[in-house]
Amino acid sequence: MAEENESNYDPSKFDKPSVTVDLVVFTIKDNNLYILLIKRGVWPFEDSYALPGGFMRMDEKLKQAALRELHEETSIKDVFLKQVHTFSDIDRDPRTRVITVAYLALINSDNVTLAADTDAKEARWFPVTKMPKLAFDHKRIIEYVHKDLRHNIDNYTMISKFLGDKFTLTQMQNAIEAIHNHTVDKRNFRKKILSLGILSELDEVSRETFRPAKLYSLKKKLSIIQ
Amino acid sequence: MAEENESNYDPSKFDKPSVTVDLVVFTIKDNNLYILLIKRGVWPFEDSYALPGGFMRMDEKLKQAALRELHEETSIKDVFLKQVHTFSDIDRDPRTRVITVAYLALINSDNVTLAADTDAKEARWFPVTKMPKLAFDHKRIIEYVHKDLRHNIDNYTMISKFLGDKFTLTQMQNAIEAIHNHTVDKRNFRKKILSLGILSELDEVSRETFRPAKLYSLKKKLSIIQ
DNA sequence: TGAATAGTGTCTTTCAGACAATATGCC
DNA sequence: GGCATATTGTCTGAAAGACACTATTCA
Repeated sequence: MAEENESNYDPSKFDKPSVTVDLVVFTIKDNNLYILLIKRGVWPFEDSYALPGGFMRMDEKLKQAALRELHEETSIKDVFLKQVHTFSDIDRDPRTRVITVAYLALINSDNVTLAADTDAKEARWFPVTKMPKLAFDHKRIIEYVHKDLRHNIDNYTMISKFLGDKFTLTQMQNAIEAIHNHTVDKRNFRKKILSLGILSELDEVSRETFRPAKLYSLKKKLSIIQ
Repeated sequence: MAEENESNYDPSKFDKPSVTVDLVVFTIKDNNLYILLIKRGVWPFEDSYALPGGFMRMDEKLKQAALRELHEETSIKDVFLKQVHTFSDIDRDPRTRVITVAYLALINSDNVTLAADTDAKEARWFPVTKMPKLAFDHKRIIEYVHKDLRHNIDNYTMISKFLGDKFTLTQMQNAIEAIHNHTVDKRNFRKKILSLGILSELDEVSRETFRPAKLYSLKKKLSIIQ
């Protein structure tokens, strides 16, 4: 690390950037992929949509800051988080020098009511295919994190963050297809998923469709990711 | 992003962490994978080895800071860099709150003389299998970045960062094997690499071995990775 | 001519992808 | 019984992996 030539270290010697976290929160509703955005009420970018996020405090780690900010702004808790990239363009924030650490977040929208008992500003889900104009460099951040999601979803261990603990194979396939924006053959999908050995067949069925479907859960193996 | 409730933004309102970059610089020598470490001369962790790195300045981006610090401490230039992860444990630095952005760096050791015309402290290559005791949380950072290297080397487009522009298939195979610490069958390796269509056969041979070997170069396609 | 390393081909197994009919539960 | 959707198997082509001998250059 740094400062190997100073025998007396003075932390005030260097200017420091502000450090924020920004969250790209994904969910799946009606077989489509959505991202959560907040409407800004103040300068800069007043009335623009932006990613939820905010400043890291001195008594918390980045991931804790991400969880706290998300909860403050949307009342969401218990979310899956994965750090993706740190953005540091010098003029990315007109107020002052700010670097931001971008997090990927996955939630099951069934379990969430946005802006319930909270002081959050307007929070809304937007389809990834229909993003509004965004504040700061948040368009770029979303593109970066969305790509990360597509590259990483194929180990399938994150899928329950979208679907909950129990899900049918059709629900799983629909989710994967929404994320990739691409359909696959049902028989091939099932053959591959089952051959991976990551699912447990449960003694329960889902009755959300005409013919009931078997429910599955993820085996309790640790994910490669995080 | 942050601070949506304040109509007058005051950047001094929040304490800020220091922000550093740390580099895990890999090279391959004698078919082994090495990491570059610097010996610390001052508190804290005096006389411990540590990763090269240092503070980001207000007039540069993180990647520029990484390039600058590496050049200052080791005289290395023209290095391949990839941001990997930002570490933010509260007590990871005994001096003050410091978050650090870890970079993966790959160099061809043939082109580098360490600590040449520079004011660098002692800089040495260590085999990844024989790391000394390290300052800060640098052991953890190395493990994280090393894993990232292993997961990403298999698109093969980074291999020339280790080997230079021209290399034989045997050199390439040895490098891949060193990174994975695992041998593969020579015929299968060649069949696969050539089938990828990423290499151009040159009209030159390497005479470093008894029987001269054909030289190859990477085709000028853009890498997936940065 | 022998030492050292470059270069090469076949067989088997596994995985990916195209493809359509049957089974079940509900109304 | 008809509707909606769950469930299932085969074939084919491509890629991965096991495996050993010949070719070339130099000393």
